[in-house]
Amino acid sequence: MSHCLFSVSKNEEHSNSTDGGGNVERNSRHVGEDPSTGRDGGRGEADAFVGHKKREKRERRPRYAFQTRSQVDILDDGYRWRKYGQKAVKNNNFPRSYYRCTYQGCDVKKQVQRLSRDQGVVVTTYEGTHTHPIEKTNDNFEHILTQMQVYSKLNNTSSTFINDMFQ
DNA sequence: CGCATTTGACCAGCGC
DNA sequence: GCGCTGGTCAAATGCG
Repeated sequence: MSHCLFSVSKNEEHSNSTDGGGNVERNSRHVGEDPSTGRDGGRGEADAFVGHKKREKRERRPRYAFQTRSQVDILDDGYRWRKYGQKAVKNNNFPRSYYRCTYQGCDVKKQVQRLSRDQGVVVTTYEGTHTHPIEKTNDNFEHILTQMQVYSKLNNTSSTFINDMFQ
């Protein structure tokens, strides 16, 4: 583990892969037989009568992506994460995991993706900011940050979001 | 018993 | 206009 930092280029979307296909995810299978329940569809819970406007399509939530070298996808950053989905992306032969903060009111989402090229490298993307203190003080977390390298920053003009995180 | 995790399916947005 | 990908939800199951 000597190589802690990596110099990531912007080749996040390149790889070969091409074609796409290949998978059989789309199996028909009888779906819900009772539409009246409004099941599936994910966000159908609100039905069409709610005055909601689709929850602001343009989420302005800050998104931070880091690349960490870890053998496990689950990095304990001190918060409790609940896995809510897993999907395989084309660019990566490995499936991407989606995690969400279990804290009520904390809509922070985290997505973990492993590089098909370097399975030793894990890309963790944090979306949103925690609105609650850390449950457990993970001293190791600080160590992780040392290995963590921000290679892509979307939204937010802050220079060091990490500073904000520790603040 | 409670919580966390897993799997499948559907939807939505975007590209061509 | 259709196809594809990515993303999220929902329910069920297992484990502590």
